[in-house]
Amino acid sequence: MTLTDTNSWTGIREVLLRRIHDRVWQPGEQIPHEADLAQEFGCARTTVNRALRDLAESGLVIRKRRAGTRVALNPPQRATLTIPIIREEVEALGRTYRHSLLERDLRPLPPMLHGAFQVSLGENVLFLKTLHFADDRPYAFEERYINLKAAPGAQDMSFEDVSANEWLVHNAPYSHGDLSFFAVNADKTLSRKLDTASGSALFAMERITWSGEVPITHVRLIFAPGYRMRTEI
Amino acid sequence: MTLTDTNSWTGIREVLLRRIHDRVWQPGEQIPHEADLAQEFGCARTTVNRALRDLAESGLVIRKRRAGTRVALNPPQRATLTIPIIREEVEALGRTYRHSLLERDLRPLPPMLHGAFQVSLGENVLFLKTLHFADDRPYAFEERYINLKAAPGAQDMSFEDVSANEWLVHNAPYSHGDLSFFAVNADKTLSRKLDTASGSALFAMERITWSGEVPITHVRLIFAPGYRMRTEI
DNA sequence: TACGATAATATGCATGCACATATTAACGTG
DNA sequence: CACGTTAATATGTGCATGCATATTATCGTA
Repeated sequence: MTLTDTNSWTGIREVLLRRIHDRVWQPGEQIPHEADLAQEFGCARTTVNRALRDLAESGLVIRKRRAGTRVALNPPQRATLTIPIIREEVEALGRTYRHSLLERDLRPLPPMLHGAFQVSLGENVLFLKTLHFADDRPYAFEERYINLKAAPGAQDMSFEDVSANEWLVHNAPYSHGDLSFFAVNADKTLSRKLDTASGSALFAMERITWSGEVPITHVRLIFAPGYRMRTEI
Repeated sequence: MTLTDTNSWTGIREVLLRRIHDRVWQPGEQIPHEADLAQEFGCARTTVNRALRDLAESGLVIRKRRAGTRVALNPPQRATLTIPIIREEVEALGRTYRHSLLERDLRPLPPMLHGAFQVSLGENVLFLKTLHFADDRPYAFEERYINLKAAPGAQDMSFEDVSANEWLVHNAPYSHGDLSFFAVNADKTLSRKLDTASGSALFAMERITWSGEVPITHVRLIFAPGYRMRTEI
């Protein structure tokens, strides 16, 4: 049994957590007020507040101003996953990373992206096709569009030494983005690039990032077979 | 331009964020102390602390006790994704949910899971095979093992009315879990169940949850073609 | 010079207080 | 009774302060 230092906010959080787990407080309706809990634990309301805020952040309780705090009905299963720079991900596996730039040109944005990626009509974007390797075996295939209005410096970069991913992280920080994961079948090109059978199921990720209202980049990463994205909850 | 109320912790966070984005503070080394910032903004150190803590949580800055606060070199791209109960996910799409239980029996744990899912040797676990539907079209295929030592009540449940997912969320809350995502090709069985061509690339999710040291359930969900898991960052 | 003890320092956290704000309950008026 | 106004209340947040703790710098001694 982990003995919780009674009046640290983490300690109080653990006690509250246990009560929720043990159904002392039923899902759905309310738990005592901050002030009452503070008195019970013999600590300041601030400390209880901190513990409750943390539980609210993880979705276990719902808090409303005058309505009080209640145990969530369906505690949402939240997972935070860290999407590393591919180079770091590969190196963390103890393998050596390299990438090769397959294509690089300026072109109009493909119509498919017009909805999600709003650049001025007729404006060219920088298109990159990259293959990432781990120990000389293909690791992921990347197709990327970069809005030069958002990252003008990109035009002067060859992206042969540093990957676009890495360069953008350091030079065109985003404020927000959309991220999605899905599965695709390897077509003929993909299977050749990723050295796998045609038709293989591949894990794919698509990401659009913005700096404020300005779209920065759209990237689609398709990983070699066997890739798993892991996290803990 | 969003005018930030100067001395709210969120306002201060925005200002700090902007300075990081604008490279006022270079990635890698340190930003002024809490006390100095507090003086600059004309607020209490607590307030600056709150803002910096928030930035640290999102990974943008690294804080160490005596070493000060520094801008992260490679701001990790963190995404929190919410894994809903399938019924809720389907209903949120405006479609009607149902599920059908295909198999239910007690069996020894398959050897493949012995490593990750530590139940006493020779102990039977409850095995369930379920198909989830949205508007009568297959949505996801589920294979699940439940440790009856962790959730004894499960033995008396038919899981024909409430899904195991939902029942477990409400009756055997977990403390932590492992989660992973990957892609699989539809084999003959899967393609029949999910009404798709054999060989289709399918998005899959695997999850193991524990309550303390005791494993509760292992579940593998395979979604019908076209499924995308989305989130914002 | 090497190395261990000690001091300095930046963040971490707890407290007590005050006021802000959202939301609900109570109330009063037509 | 319906409905808009007002009061009550629980959480949200800010402030000043003090002490805890981790880590680094410094100093003294062998």
